[in-house]
Amino acid sequence: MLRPYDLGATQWYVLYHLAHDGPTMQRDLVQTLQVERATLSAIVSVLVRKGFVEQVSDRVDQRQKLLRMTAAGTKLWNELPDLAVIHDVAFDGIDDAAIAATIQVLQTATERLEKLTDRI
Amino acid sequence: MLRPYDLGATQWYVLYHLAHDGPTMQRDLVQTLQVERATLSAIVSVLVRKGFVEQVSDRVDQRQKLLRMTAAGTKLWNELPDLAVIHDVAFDGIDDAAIAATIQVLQTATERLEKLTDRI
DNA sequence: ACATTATTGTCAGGTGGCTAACAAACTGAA
DNA sequence: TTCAGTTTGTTAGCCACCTGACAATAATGT
Repeated sequence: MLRPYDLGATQWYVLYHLAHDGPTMQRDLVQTLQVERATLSAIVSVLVRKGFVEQVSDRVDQRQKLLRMTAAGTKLWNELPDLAVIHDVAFDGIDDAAIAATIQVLQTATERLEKLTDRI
Repeated sequence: MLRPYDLGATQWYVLYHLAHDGPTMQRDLVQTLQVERATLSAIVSVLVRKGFVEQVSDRVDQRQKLLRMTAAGTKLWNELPDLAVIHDVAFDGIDDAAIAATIQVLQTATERLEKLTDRI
């Protein structure tokens, strides 16, 4: 669905957050997207190159950069299709209890594995 | 766990299959690993470069290549730690019914999404 | 027999992850 | 005040995934 717009999934996700939450510090997006600093750096640089996002250095703390959608970015965002259909196709009509169980199992497993890798 | 051996996850997985099922046609591994031809080609070339795997052209069908572990590959394989602990850490003690539900939900969702992308 | 089609592997180029190492900027304690 | 430590972003280099295009080789149909 994003291919006609030459957008990758994570690029879309950055735009999504900027569209919904407004301008955001790059370092906060690292937490939100659960991605490494370096990874986000690369993704943002692509969006900047394409002209959809601006990086503005903070006045007080010159290390931090504020990410803001450009006019072109907003225009693109409004043209994009609604990706919610993906979620619908995947999960519509599936038993709620089964979905709850799935979330629980995956969350538990993830937490355990994170603890394991912390120890290593 | 694999880092000390300079092995990526998929590289390990290829060795795993060669160790358990013996020499295998590259094109069959594509099915097993559920990965694109081009992706496997790259991974195999890394293993060949490292000297753990050999690629032998088939006598009858010269397009096909048989993958076989080298002596160095077998030696490495025997030194590798058992990765089953990962599965254990993640899922031990979790309710069997919950795990069954999880598998069911994810399988259904995956099938539906595959059908969707087939149509697109 | 020959042309078309299908299969297999590779190459090129892109996305998106990671770690390690670095520079610049800020913070805080001696 | 200065200097060590922390935070933030970038760069470089790797792995693993993808698509699209290509070459070589089989297989098939006329």
